[in-house]
Amino acid sequence: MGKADLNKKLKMENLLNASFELFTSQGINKTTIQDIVNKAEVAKGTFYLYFKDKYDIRNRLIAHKSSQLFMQAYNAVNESGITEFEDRIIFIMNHVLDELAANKGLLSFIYKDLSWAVFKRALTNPLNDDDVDFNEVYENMIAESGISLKDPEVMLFMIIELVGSTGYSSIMFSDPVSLDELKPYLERTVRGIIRSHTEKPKKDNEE
Amino acid sequence: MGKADLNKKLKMENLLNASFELFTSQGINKTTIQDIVNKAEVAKGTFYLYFKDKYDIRNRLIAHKSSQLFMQAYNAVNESGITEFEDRIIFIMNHVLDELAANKGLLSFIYKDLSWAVFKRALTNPLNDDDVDFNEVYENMIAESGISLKDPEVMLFMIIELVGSTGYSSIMFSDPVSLDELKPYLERTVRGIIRSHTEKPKKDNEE
Amino acid sequence: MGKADLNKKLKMENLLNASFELFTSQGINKTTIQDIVNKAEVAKGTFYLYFKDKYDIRNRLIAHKSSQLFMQAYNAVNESGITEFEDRIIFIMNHVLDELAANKGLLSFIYKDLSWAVFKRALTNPLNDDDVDFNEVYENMIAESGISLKDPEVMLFMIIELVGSTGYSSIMFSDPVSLDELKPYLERTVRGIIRSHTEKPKKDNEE
Amino acid sequence: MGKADLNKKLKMENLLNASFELFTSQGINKTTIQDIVNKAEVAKGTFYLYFKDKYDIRNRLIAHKSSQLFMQAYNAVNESGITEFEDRIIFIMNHVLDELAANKGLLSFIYKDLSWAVFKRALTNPLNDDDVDFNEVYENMIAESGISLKDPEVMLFMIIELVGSTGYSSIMFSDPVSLDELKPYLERTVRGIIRSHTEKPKKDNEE
DNA sequence: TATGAATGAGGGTTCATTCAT
DNA sequence: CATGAATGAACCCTCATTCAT
Repeated sequence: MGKADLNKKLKMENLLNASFELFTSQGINKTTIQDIVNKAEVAKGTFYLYFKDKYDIRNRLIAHKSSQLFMQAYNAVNESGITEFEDRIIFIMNHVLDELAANKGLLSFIYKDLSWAVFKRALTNPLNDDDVDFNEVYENMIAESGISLKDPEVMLFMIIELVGSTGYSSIMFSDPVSLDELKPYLERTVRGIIRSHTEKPKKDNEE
Repeated sequence: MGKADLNKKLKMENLLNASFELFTSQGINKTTIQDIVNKAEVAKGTFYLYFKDKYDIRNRLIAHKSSQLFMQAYNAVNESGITEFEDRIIFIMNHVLDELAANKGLLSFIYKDLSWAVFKRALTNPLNDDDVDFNEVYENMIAESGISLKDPEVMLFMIIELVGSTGYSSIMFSDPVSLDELKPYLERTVRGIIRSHTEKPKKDNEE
Repeated sequence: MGKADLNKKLKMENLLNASFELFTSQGINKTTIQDIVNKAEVAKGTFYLYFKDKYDIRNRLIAHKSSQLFMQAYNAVNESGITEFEDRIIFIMNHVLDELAANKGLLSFIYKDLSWAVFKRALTNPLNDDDVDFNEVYENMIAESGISLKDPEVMLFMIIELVGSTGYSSIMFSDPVSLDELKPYLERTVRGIIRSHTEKPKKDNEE
Repeated sequence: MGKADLNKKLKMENLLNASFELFTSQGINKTTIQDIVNKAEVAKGTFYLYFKDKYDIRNRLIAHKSSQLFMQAYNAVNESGITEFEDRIIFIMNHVLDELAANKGLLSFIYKDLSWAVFKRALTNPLNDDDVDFNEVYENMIAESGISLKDPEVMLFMIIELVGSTGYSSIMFSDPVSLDELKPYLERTVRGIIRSHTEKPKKDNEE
């Protein structure tokens, strides 16, 4: 990589970092292009060499940050030695929630305008070279656990939407309950969702 | 009510109706005050006699429309003759989802920036005289059904967040599944949530 | 005076008092008609029954307040027993300056946009019944003192402009000197002005 | 200086010139930013690149124009060959008054909202490179004349306030006397002020 | 006389985007 | 590639004034 390329990559990263800090601290609507280029210490025109507009840079950041968030949780669950599928999902859920609770700016940033569609694209279309396709990771997790799931995508969808939206309210407003109070309810419900999607080989006498 | 008061009420309703149509058709960000007063056929200054800004009128509309939505569902469940608590909740859920599916503009409008906090306020602080306090309705439903619930507020919170966020994605993007495909999954999960909050009068060997 | 007339007079006084308080505390530009009628507790339209606009009410207030200011000083000098013309003028000057120093809002109010023309009109066209024509008072003072003045109007003009403009700067900003430091300089200069306008009855070997 | 810099300076000068013409012809209150940019033939946003608001540009103009006014008078007095301090001050006074009489727009402009504080800043904080610090000029004048003054700043203050405020009324309204009628009175009084500030080396038998 | 809802022109200001250098 | 001065449309909001009641 030549000196010019390095400089180019550097400017782009400056812009991404500056945007992220501004978006998470003061929101995207209140952040102007001027703010971003000031913080990144590049000229205004330079912004438009790399990004179409504010929303372009936001989408790339959501993808990158979401991917990071889930991969950290995934790496952590692997290090934990937990093997049961249900337990692994709960571990990941708690890990992600704790991470978001510790970084409300990030939560607010990736939650706004966040639909399942955007989210899935974020997780399955890695933009950076370092980002991974979380869909593959998820499928691996299922395969490794040796269980059989009915409609695993719907299951993931429901879990993410439930955890995401209740977690948002708990973390941001402690309303109607704090995150710590919410967790037991969530865990029970998520386990219920997983079980209802699990195709049991043996006789099913629960629920 | 004098002629002046009637005129006053009329202008306010014009503004509310115009805003609602514009917000649901083109979004709040792309709607300007000028658009609203043009459609309502009042002067710009008149807007500021009744509302602080765009977001003031939006909050009032969310409150009003949400209240309406739930009351319609509640009235329908009463007419249906269904008495079982669980069945009544499922009925309401389906009714609301169908209503939103038929009116995507409304869905998009009340979903944006909608946190549980805002939502609860909308349902429990009726602004119009016609609006009702949904909290009372909910408590009545529980009382009438003769069941005993642990943490009914958390239960409602989880159901609304789950149904709301998954429903939004299904209705708006059919992603990952259409609304019709989603419903059975939702019903099963919601019943699970309700049961896990139900205090059994007989020997309690669960949990 | 009938009940209606009394009420009318009351409303007008409320408006004048409210305006004065607002003008002196926050300036005329930042004071809106709405502010005035709110404070006076009358309807907006009522304002226009009594005054043409904000500037109309201001001019009337300047006249009234200036007249008051000078008459208080005049009454004080009469009570003081001072008889010498020069000393009487100095006394009045100090009295007015002290009054203004104690009431900077008033100073700021009557000084802004205050030209000699406005001021003279204020002093010589009493609008309220209680206000007096200061010109007459001034002429009386001269006549009573038994001295003969060349161009008494120019003399008064120069004194008022000098004292007014230097006093304003001293009182408001203590710049370049405080009022107390300014006074001796002013006194000496004013005495000089008076003397140079005094027609000596004996042989005139000055100038 | 590059082409861009030249263009930049040109735009700024256009804005200053346009503002000055508008302020002096129709007053600052009736002049809108839109008027200014129309006359200067630049875009509205350009105004905000150079100035904070209307009052920012006014203050810079007052400083510049006042400095110009006094320097012209100072240059003229130097060319006149007059050496006596008193005579030089009188010459400057008359020169400035004549200039203002010939340019009432300028008078009205620099007189409004003009306090000694603003004025002194204008004269002692040259903003343009061409502007000079009048305070230095004044001190030089005193030093060169070989006289000794008590409180020269207060003396200047009194002269400027007296001449400024009486001159304003005379020039603008010929009230109570025209400028030509005023001048002899002013000259006598100003000479009196200077003398009362002059520390005489010889026996002091006056006043 | 008194009211105050309604008006709407006009204000100042922002900021995404362009393009000559 | 990089710059940043210039653009100008579009925004929100104020407020003096009117007039039907």
